[in-house]
Amino acid sequence: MSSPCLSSILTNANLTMYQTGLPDIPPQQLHALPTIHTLESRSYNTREHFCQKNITLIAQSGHWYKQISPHQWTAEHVLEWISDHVERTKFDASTLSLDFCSIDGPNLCRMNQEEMTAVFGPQLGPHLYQSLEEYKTKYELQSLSGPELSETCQLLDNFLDNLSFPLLTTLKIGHDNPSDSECSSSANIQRIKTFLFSNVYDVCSGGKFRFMSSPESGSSESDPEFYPVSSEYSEVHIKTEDGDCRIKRPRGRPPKVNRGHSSSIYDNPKKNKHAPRGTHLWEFIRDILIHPEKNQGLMKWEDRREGVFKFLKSEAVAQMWGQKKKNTSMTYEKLSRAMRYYYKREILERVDGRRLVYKFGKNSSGWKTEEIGSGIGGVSL
DNA sequence: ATTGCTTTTCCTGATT
DNA sequence: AAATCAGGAAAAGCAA
Repeated sequence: MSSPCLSSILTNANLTMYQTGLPDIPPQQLHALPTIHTLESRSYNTREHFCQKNITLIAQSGHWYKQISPHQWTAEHVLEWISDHVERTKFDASTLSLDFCSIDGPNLCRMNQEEMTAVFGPQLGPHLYQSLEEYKTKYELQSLSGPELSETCQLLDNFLDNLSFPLLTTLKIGHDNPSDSECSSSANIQRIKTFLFSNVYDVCSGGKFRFMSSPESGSSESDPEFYPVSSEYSEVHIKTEDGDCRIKRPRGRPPKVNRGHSSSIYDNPKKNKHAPRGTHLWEFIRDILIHPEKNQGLMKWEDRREGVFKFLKSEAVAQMWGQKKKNTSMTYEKLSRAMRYYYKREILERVDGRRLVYKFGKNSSGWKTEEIGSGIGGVSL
């Protein structure tokens, strides 16, 4: 089949789009167009010249389709979207069938994953399907902006930007105890370095937080920062058969310590307001998942329709949950225990043999695309 | 003050 | 070896 190369089609599509889409603007004002790169525009005298020279730039930076719901995409938007993905995945566009060239948004949205894969191939198809689902969800959510949802969004927006700071406050800087040789300034610097590295590593490369348990992080099990010692909550030393002495703590949540004096930048500025209803863990997780544009790869859908999802950065999500609950010692270990309690209540279903993978159960709600589209929010159980 | 629900914390042991 | 999963036990925190 002698098909023209995809890039030339995409270029033509963009050319047509921006020629017809642009108002009749004098060339000297072209540089002022808000969504077009102004890099080289000063030297252009005609619109044609501008379009031809900048077609690649426009294709890369225009992203008009991103501002519209996929249901309203024209065929040109669809091509632009595909072009973006081809670019990003370094996919060989010449192997693509041309069947899709006239598909518009509404028709595209009717395609399921299999059809998508059949048209775009096994490499690009699933990629595009996932992306389309994300855009669909994004725009369906705009009609549904409940307070909890925006709270989680806010948290997501702030979280990665400021990741290290609230966690740093859990480190002890040993100035108040000069006799403590463990807390020399160089030792502290080392601790901070180790700590920062652990956190950045988790977020950037899918690694794991280690400060909670690793010996080199300095936050050992007996760190009183994590386990406040009080008369009601004293440690119990037990002896094992081997003769080694271990610390055994009472079960259950330790009594709340007075955290009033140390306000973090994450404290809610709106004081004396109770946490709103409907902020359960599973709802928090759901709200992260239905914001694929914002969740920065913390979690992902494995099967959107079936409600199967996966933690990509388990400790980071746990930290975020802890932030929401004003609990700096939250870990994935503890979060996952709470998740496991959901199996019995059928809010979650077990997914056997797959680490970090869960599935929403019949008593969960607010995550299906249909539900989101019709404005049905999550109902607290 | 009581109660019920939802976590949180800790733990032991199994699995990946 | 380390991370994760499983699930019991106990208690906190909150709302009704």
